[in-house]
Amino acid sequence: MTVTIKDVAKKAGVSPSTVSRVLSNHPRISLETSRKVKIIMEEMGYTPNMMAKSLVSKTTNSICIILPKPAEELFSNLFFMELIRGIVTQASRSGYDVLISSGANEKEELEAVSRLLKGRRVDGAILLYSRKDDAVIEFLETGGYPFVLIGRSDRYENILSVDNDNVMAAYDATNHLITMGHERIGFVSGPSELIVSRDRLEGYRKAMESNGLEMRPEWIVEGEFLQDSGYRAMSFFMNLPNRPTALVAVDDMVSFGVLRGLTELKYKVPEDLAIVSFNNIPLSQLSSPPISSIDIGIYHLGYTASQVLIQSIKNPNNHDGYTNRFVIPHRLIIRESSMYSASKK
Amino acid sequence: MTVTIKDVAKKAGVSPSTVSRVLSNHPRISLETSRKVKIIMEEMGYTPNMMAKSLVSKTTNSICIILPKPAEELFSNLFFMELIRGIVTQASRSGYDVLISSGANEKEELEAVSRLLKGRRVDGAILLYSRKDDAVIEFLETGGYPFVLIGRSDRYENILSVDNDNVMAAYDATNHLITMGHERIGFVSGPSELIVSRDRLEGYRKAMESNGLEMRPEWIVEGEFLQDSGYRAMSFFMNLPNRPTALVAVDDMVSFGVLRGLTELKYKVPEDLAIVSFNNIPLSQLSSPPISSIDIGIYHLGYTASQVLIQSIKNPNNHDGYTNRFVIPHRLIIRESSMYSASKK
DNA sequence: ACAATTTACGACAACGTTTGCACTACATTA
DNA sequence: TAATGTAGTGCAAACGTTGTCGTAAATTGT
Repeated sequence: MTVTIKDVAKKAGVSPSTVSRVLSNHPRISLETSRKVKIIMEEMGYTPNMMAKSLVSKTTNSICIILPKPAEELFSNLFFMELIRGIVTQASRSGYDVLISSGANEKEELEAVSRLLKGRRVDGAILLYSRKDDAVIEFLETGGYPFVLIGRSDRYENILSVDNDNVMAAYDATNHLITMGHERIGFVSGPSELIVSRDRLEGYRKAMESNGLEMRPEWIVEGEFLQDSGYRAMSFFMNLPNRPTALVAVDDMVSFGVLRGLTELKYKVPEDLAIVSFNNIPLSQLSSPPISSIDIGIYHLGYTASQVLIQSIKNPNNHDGYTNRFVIPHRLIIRESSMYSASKK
Repeated sequence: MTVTIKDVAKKAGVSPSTVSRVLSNHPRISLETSRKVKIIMEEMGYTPNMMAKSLVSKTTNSICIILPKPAEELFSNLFFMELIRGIVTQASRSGYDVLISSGANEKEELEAVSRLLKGRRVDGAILLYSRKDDAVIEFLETGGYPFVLIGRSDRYENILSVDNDNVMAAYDATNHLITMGHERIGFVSGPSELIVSRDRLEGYRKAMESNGLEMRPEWIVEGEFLQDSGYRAMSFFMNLPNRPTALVAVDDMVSFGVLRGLTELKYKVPEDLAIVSFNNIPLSQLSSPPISSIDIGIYHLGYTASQVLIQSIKNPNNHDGYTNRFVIPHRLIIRESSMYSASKK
């Protein structure tokens, strides 16, 4: 029922090839025919069939976002929404469609990626986060598929990636607290298999060390990027005999959990515990008190990732050599949760 | 380079058709050949080419989500993340991929939809929200494309839609405040071209009326689903000579704005102004005080929409007649922001 | 034991594009 | 004038599937 290139051709009294060439602005088509055909296309309401196009061109003009394993949980983090927004916006501007994919477990995830890339449903992929060891990266890398990683991998050196300098960011966050006079500073980390967790932990360590501050093992707890982890970490910290006066949390959601707990126990923020965390999701400024956060430019991260990916799809062998890794700048946003000068005892 | 059905066929010593039939578990294939072919497929790492498949089957096993016009803003609302999560989860379970699409303006939006549906890149669409008059709905309806609306349309009666009973929800919210002893109740609405705004306003009206309470025009203000609107509404209300003691806000984000303003002015919630709003986004329980909200089951809304759409794609003429409209139940979550019995003066 | 049916498979034509090649008019050049 | 070039178009073969139809061989019924 739908009108095809042949229908247009017939009505215009030309061959299908000509219509196709009109469509792609082939130089060797006379202005006259071009105009005529275009009018007929308009009249008949012709829309190119993407499937047929893709079949022959071996390209789909779409990319996919691979969400990490426990997508359900992670989805609840506004972080991903921002990222997706950046990706979709840029991709849309470049004429690409965006497909969202996730699997219940790593095996399913790999299957999905394989189906999408090998099955030529998409031209490339954007990976969010990265574990130390990632089967999906392995697959994409050995398959030679275009992809970019949001985050970084320490196994593969030459893959395209867009990331923050998380070590430096954590250094800055910690240093800010130190500047405010804090000496006993705790750290709530994310899953240790995530590189971002380890990078931020390292930045915290560096800042503590270079300021000659003591680092107690019990001041570092590992959790998830979720509220609950913050809640638990909070109750752990507050029961410590020599508890921290400030803490750095790996994600704003964690801070919210901490905040909730402290409020329940009638503690004051930042007087009883100062907080700085990461990502600066829109809600950070809405909590009470608003929490200080490292703005890592999430939207920008997504936008750039999409740009880099599409660029690499269009120009696969443009391996500049220099620029495989794109670093998005971060910025410390100081809010009430850390605006209290601890008195040095 | 990639291995096709023909390569497998050649290696297995059978015809391409046979391989295809093995793939689709055709009954008339001997167990022996089936096994042999399957082994070879595995060996050669065969993955079906979705484009070719789609071309002949005229079906893509994917759906798209059409985000409303000002996607940028709306994206910042956790609401959409929840919705997308529900959609992606269900679609993924049904073996469908999800494509996200949005346009900068209504024209672009329509172009995108047309390209996706007419170009056969997706099998159906999920529309979020609905304006009173919607060109996209018009297009989908007249084109006979499968789609479901999250929200409702008052122009088209017989389209598939998944929605809450927003009138009833607003009635419940308002009634809750009345039960708490409030008599002067304000309402912060959303854009009046959104049906959801009007439905909720109507519910508010009904509740006020059936309780014989006065409704002043200045107690109803129109804004966006954004914090700022709440902030502005708040300062408007609080400067009224005969100001409301409670208010119903059309979205939690609006409440946050109200809250922020009240806090700045040292007003107490709920003592000076009680608040109830809609959507119950995860943050509602994190603000201080936590705000009472109507949980509309956002995830469920998305999940159901996907289910209904895919069902209608697979079975286009299963027009039950009864069940075009799916209503997701709502639930009033009472939190601190409304837990104060106003003394009847 | 012979027709009738069933089983298991192959040939081939779609699906709607793109694209290399060939062909026809002319126009240009030597 | 003949050779060469070029602009504009058509033909036909791909791209990787699916599905209809046909047909041997195997099975069944009588």
